[in-house]
Amino acid sequence: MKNDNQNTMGIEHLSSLAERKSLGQHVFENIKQAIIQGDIPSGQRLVENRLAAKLGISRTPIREAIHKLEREGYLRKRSRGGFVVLGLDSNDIEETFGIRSVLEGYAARLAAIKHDERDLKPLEAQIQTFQQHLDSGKLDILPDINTEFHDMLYALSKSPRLIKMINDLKDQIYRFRQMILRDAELAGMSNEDHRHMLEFIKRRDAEGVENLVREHLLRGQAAAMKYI
Amino acid sequence: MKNDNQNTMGIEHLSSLAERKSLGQHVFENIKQAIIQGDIPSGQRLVENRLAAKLGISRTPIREAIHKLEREGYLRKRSRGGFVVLGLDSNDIEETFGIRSVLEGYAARLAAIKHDERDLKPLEAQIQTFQQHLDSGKLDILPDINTEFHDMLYALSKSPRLIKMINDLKDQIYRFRQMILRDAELAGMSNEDHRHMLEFIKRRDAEGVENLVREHLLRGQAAAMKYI
DNA sequence: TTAGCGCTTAATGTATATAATAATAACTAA
DNA sequence: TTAGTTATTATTATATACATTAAGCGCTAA
Repeated sequence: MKNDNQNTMGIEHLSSLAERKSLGQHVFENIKQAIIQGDIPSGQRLVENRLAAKLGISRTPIREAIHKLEREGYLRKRSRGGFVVLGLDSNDIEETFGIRSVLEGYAARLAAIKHDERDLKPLEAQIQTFQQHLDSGKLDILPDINTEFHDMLYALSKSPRLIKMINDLKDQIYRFRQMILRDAELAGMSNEDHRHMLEFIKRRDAEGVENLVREHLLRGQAAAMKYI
Repeated sequence: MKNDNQNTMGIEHLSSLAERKSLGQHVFENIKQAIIQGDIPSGQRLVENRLAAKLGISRTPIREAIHKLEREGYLRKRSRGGFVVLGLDSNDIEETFGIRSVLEGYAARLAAIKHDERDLKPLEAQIQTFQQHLDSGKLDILPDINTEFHDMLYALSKSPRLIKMINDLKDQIYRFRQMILRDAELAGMSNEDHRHMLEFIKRRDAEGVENLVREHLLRGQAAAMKYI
């Protein structure tokens, strides 16, 4: 009996590593990523046959992927056959930012209410890291640190659906993220905001942090809209 | 040339009526509806083969439907093969209501800001209709009138993505709607709230209506949680 | 007994063949 | 010429055949 433990020791996380994706899933994730990152430009036409040929697989998994992407708002069926990658106009961006601001505000509110105190330390560390890189001029990785901070913050809300919705929206406008945190001035302001957020959360001031996050995001929105 | 008009007169809306759904789409919508309305109970196992046999079609459209439903959170793949219909525990309900409250509050906020004055009349009519049915004891159709009111209200926000998100969440907890607007007392309170919402919107008081809608929904949440 | 191995089977995943569809091009008759 | 009709073609939709996978069962050997 005690051998059982030895036999499987360290194996369970290996099997999770395996987690074989089906071709369809793989294609889905890849195309989605390519659209989000702008590698496939909006307006691009996608045809099952050609994708299948290009990837060297049959049409079946391609269909699967394309249909899911359609339902998720990345593609639209075209009257004349094929699908097109949807672009975002300024309305879409504004709309998405607005929705994000209320959802993320709410997530912060929940975080203020539900968090466990010892979970705040990593957030502080993240703020410091951000500041260090800002001071030393490494601006290119600031967005990633920024994103991580927000992710950690929202995780405290313990509301997986909410988090998923926020992430979906983020993906949608990822194409414009460079516009937002580009210059150091704005970035610095952003970190100030983060400090304040953490303060509010420590004090469990739900109302305060919700408002702050909303404003924080709407400033991001304003920054993005300038460029469009 | 004038014949052209005659030839197509009254046809264009017919063709929209046609709007041929593919089998896959059809199956998708049907299963989704069946899950939402509780006709397929949570925990039910769904297997491609059997569904295909039962519906007398091939597995291909079934697969399509099932995969979409999985991505939308209605089904989950089961380790042992097949998919199961997911149920909602009290956490899910609470979470969903919370998210709805902020989204619908935001929709009302936008409505207050963006609406055109002449679009408010149907809302007033809807409130009156509600009251009439309430007075005459026809409680069974109140939920539908209620839903229509909210739909009309949110349409004023002119934010299609927001509206879609709200509707998706509504679908998710549709199974519990009977619990919510069941007794007349709560229903009456609800209509009072609607009157006040409309007042705020007329005055373009975005802050006020957002808070009211949030509270309004959270009362609905409280009512639902009692039964679970 | 019981651990371990391989067979069976039920299910999904993938490829391919066939059908249906809708747009365009080409052609014919007034 | 031009309206109307048919043929062509490109593409998606559906069916079916085949491959793969993983769980369960029973056998065998220690």
